[in-house]
Amino acid sequence: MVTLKDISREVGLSVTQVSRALGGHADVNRDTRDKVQRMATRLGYRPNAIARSLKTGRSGIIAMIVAGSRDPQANAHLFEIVMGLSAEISALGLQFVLHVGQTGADTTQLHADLYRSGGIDGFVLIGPAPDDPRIACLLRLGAPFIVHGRDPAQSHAFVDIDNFAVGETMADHLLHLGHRDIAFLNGPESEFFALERRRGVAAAFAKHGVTPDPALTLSIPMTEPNGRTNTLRLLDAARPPTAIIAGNTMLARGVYQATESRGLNVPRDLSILAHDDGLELFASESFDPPLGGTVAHLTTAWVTLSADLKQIIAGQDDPFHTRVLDLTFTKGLSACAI
Amino acid sequence: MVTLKDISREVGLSVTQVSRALGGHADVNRDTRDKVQRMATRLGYRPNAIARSLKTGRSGIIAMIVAGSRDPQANAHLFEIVMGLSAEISALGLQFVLHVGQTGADTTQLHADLYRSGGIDGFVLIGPAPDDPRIACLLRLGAPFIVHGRDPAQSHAFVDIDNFAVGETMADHLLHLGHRDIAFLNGPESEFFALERRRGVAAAFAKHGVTPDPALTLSIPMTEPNGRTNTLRLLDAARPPTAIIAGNTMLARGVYQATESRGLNVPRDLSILAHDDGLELFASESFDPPLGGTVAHLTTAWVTLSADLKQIIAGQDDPFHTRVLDLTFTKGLSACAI
DNA sequence: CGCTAATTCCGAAACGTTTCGGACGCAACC
DNA sequence: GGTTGCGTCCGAAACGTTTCGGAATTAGCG
Repeated sequence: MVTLKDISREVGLSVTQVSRALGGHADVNRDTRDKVQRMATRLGYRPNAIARSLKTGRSGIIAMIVAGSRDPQANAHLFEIVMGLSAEISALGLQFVLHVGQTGADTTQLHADLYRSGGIDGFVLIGPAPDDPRIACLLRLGAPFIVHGRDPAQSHAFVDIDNFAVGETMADHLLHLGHRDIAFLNGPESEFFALERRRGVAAAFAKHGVTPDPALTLSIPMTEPNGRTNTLRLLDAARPPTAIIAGNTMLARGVYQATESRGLNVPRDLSILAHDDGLELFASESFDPPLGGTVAHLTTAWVTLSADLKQIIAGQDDPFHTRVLDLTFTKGLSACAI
Repeated sequence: MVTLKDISREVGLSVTQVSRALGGHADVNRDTRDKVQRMATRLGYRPNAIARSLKTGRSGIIAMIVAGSRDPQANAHLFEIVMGLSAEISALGLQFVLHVGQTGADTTQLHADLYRSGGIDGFVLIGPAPDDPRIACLLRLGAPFIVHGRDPAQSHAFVDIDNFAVGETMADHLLHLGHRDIAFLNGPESEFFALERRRGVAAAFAKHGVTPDPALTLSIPMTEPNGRTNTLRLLDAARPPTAIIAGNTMLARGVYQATESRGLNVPRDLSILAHDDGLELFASESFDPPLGGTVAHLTTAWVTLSADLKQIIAGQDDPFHTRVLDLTFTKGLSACAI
């Protein structure tokens, strides 16, 4: 390993000055700076990240810890998130590492251990539960972190979308089209975003003076198979829905599959709207007919999320960074008047 | 952050002795050891991983760097690998980090940079290409690493299976059953394992005095959709195969889908064998009828792989650790005599 | 009592980096 | 000529840990 000392010996300067030269400080002569830089590249010098971290107290490493899942689609989705985040964070000159815990493991302790043993500057949390113990733990430790989504019970930095509006917008659109029997394939209502969406849907119903059938709102993990089987079940019911709102494009894919296997036409026999996170694997343009619904690209979330986290790590976090991103709505061709 | 100095001040000992007490060294009194340990837990001491790494030159971190893929199944598969590896490595008291590069990025430089800037003890490589530049790079740097699979062009530590036997065993079984028109959905023959399997299949054909139809061997990424579409194409050919060998349970899933959509009976109309890596998401027991073929669980690969890598890092790597794991064969109910 | 040996402890150095507080030489200024 | 200021440079300390080489105390033994 080639160190600053090697360079300093070679060019006949002190370690201090070599460090300052490479660090781009002011009080070093142009010529010596060039000389040092040339020697550094000639020797193939790479600053030792460990030593630098020890001195500065910063490692430049941002971690995300997840418990693996048994569900292939959940994993594929997670992996897409990881890739988006990773790209954004390395664009900021930081390192992103993913730590996969055992399936179903409690990652709270892992967060704490990893932080307290140094070497991690901050964390990204996704899919917060109500009263999420990870958030409580990181707050207690004073560790920098940011959440995608939010836990209303605790005050912390987050990047989120307006999930109330997600539910309200789509339900309102369908109600305007005359639909009354509207099924809602919601995400797991153990998470805050799903509760918000349900509230939004309820608000739209109330606005139109319609009382929704509670049996038509389902709280399920948002995967393709879940979308398919639950849609089939709904269609087999005594009074099948005329429209379906899906929380996700993966769910929507399942809904489309169900209509196809039943020989139904979208949107004539069944209107479909879904919230689109902009996942590449389930792009709304790949649906036939084109899928309508609310849109909020995750990729835009990653850029503000990582930028905010960087600031938090730098220490300018006095008012908590809380961002609610914009939402758009596309009509698509998957919903029509009844 | 609570350090050794804090403990030493509290119990009235030197930092040295506190370190030795916690490290479990011999020359420290029973009583003082206990006293130190109690104080350490009382203060919530966690050794600083950075400082320890700097001194010992070991971080206990093993990294795997992958370029993300656009293919959801490839990602899900990769994620399953990551989870298996991660579990095994943390069981050894080491840390596993996954570094996801940009899709299609050259990870060679990333390996080099990460290693030369310290902080990474060793690497796990998967899916080696012929003359893999990552292997060449790590060999040049003298970095500890181990490969799942192998690159015959370079000498390195690896854990692999006998892929020649994979091809030979399954082809031999089908030939014994009287099949002659045997299709082989092989993995990408840009990788060594696929070439070996093809050689094995060819050897079995030669043993039976049969000359195979080259048009029946396909070199394709091993995913479900690829299995489905290519099987359909094969079945539509002038002389459709009576049996199919799939390189993978994901491919096999696609083959099953194709037979189903054509209304064919397995194994009466089409015999199917596949190599089974023991992936949970595509478990052979979940096939109907039960899938036959060669079996080699990846999970067993991870335990020897991580144990070997640990030894390599410790420095006992004089003879390269090269392991070829056992293979079994299950008949299943997916293949019958013609 | 003097010698050795065992037990228990500690100071200091080291890992590679950053940074604080100065030092040195030299020009400019009153 | 003394003071100030500027441009370059450097020694030393620090981050928290491990470890080498001893030192101090006690016990055993002739």
